[in-house]
Amino acid sequence: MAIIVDKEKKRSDIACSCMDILLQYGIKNLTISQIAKTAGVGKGTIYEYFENKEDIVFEIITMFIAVHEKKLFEIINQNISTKEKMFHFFSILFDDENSHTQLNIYREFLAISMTNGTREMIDFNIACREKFTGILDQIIKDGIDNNELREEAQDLSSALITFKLGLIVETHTVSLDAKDEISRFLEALFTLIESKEEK
Amino acid sequence: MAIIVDKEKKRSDIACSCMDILLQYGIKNLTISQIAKTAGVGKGTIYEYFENKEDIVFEIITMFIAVHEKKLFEIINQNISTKEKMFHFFSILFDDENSHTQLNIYREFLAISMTNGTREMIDFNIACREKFTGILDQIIKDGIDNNELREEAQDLSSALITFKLGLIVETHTVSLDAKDEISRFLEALFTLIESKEEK
Amino acid sequence: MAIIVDKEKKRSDIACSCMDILLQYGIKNLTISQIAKTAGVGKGTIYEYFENKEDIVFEIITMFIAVHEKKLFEIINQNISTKEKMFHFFSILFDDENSHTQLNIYREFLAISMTNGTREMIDFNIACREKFTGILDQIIKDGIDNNELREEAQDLSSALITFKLGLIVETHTVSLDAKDEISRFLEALFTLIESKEEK
Amino acid sequence: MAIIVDKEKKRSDIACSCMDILLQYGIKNLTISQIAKTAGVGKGTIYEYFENKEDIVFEIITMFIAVHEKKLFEIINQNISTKEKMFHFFSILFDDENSHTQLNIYREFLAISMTNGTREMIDFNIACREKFTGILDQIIKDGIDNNELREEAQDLSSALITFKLGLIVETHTVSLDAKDEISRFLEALFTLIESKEEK
DNA sequence: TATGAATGAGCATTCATTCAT
DNA sequence: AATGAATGAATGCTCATTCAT
Repeated sequence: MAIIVDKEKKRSDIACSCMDILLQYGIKNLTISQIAKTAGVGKGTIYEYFENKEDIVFEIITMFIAVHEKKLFEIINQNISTKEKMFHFFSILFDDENSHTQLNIYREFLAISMTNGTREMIDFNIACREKFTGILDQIIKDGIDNNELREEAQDLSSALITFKLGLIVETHTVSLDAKDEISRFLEALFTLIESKEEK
Repeated sequence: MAIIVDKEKKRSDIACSCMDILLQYGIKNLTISQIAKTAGVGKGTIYEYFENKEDIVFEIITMFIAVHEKKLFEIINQNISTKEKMFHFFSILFDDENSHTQLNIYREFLAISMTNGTREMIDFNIACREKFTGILDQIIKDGIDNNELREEAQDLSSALITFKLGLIVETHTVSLDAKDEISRFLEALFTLIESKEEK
Repeated sequence: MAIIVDKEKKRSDIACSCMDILLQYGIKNLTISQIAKTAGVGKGTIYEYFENKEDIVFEIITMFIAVHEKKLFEIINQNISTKEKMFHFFSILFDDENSHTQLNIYREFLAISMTNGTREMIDFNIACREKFTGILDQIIKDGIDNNELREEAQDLSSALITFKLGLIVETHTVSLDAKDEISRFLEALFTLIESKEEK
Repeated sequence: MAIIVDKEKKRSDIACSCMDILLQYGIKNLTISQIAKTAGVGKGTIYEYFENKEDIVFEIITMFIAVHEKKLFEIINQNISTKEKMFHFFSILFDDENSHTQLNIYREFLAISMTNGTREMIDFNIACREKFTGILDQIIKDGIDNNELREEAQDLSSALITFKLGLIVETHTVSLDAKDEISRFLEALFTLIESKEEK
């Protein structure tokens, strides 16, 4: 009988093994040859598990996003103020060297989406946006429930996600210091949305 | 001196003559050959007046930005509410077909800045950001002076510019309807920043 | 013995089940994967019954040729004039949509024979040529026996087969209308080879 | 001032310099890199003078055809019998090693035309056919004028061209000996078309 | 007998920029 | 000042076939 391979697992294995070189070379400068060599398989094998190069990058970015999402969920449950939660929500992207490198790939992915976005990419971006909006909604809702925020704050989540995206862009295009910008913004915002009666 | 003026003029002439094909083809798909042909000069001549392809695109985008800036200044002086001013400030980018086409080029430029941004591009982007922040500051300041806005609003301009950039990205990456998003955001924001004592 | 018969049968089964997709995709665009899937077996199994891809195509084209040959034999026995027989002999290839599609495959096969012809292909082509020459010989012989043709006509068969091949090529390379060409040729030829004493 | 090059001449120069390697490697196995190297220019330069690879092959085959055509014209004017002229008309393709090699390329070109023929290729093939038919017409007409041929022979030219194409195919697909086939055919044909009253 | 996972060679084409004239 | 001929690096993807199980 022939060898039966767990396609999903192998797909994932290949993607995992290529994370580092993706982070190192970036999307555009990463070649299929490099991917195949790194994964320890032939070039043809890559195409047994992925549609095309873009498909591999997708798989890896999806993993990054999943990790990021998990971090965000952890924020929700921390025993800290809403203001702090929101600070983390934004700043976690810019925390360490690791996040920084992953963000570079995501930014490149975003740049591709901005000019050559395929239907899949847009759908992927929409799904991401919804996830993050949902998490932010939860943080805000908790804040309101805790009497930390005014009720009006709950309509801001979508715009805050847009702001977050703007941040990702501007850290590279205008050398913006993300944490500074986040701090200043939240400081200003919280004078407006903090509940009047102190908790 | 006369020669220098001529050089500046020719540079500008070349750039102007290529606006339409830039809008039509986009940055990446526009070739130096097309530019030279459209401008009615030889390819080599282009390099007498511009450093490189990027430099020409710069020149043209600068013109677009100047037009956009002028429109923004007009907003300041209109006799409308601050809320309306801010709505225009954001939505003017998405108004007509013309703006839409120019925005596409700007978005492409942004995508390039995000991944291959040269020093010049970053400086250019910083200069743009400052201009727009300044205008927004003025709108907010006027709003405060008119008693339409709470004083705390004046620290928001930087974040709002970031939001604006996020909008430009998201209209393409998540098929966001810009005007909807702007309306919803401003509605929520103004319940927070509007001066308590109604004007 | 039983097993051998089975082997032959399965070989034939696989070939038969792939006739349609061969007609649909053509030789070059038909993949072993498609063949295996259509035949309902694994890719490896294909190679249990066939030497290689070419071998399968052979098997199917052989079937087409057999059908064509049968049609040609029917012509011999029809109660029509020799001229009509010869017209059918040539034009039957171009009769209906079905023949047309099969001819496309045969033409593709011919094109491969012309540039990468293996020993097997050449042998196959020689065998075909002999069959068809034989049939044409019969038609001519009958014509002579019936006093429809001059005796000298009997040396033409080989050249007429060559003409037939040229027709197959030219219908595609110079958009030749096969039936027109056949009619005109036979008209001219028969003024030469028809027996002087009318039957 | 810039260098002005005679585009037509350079185009022709490049094509000429690549004749030998085309004959050596064949169409499919000839790479642009080889062409550029042989022509002593950069790969990009090739594309300044030719649309694509096919375009270069065209240019060279056109030259071959032109040479062949010239040879055919010479036949017309030779002081030999019509039968001999026709023999040469067909057999000249198979005369020497040189013709043989060129014919291989033409056959490959034909095979491509048969399966992937572009509009240009078909037009080219049609033009060739017309040229050759015209020459053959002339030979036949001269034969009739000389009382060597019956008048009816003049309708045969198109079919004879088709026969010639079939010959080109069959020399490779059924290992046909072209000169034998031609001799036998002409022998048979001339018993039919030769004028009754001997010249 | 049946299978299906793995393989890897091979190649046209574009275009920003230079620099000799 | 103006030109335009020349350049050359760089890369994704297909698919017939094999052979371990």
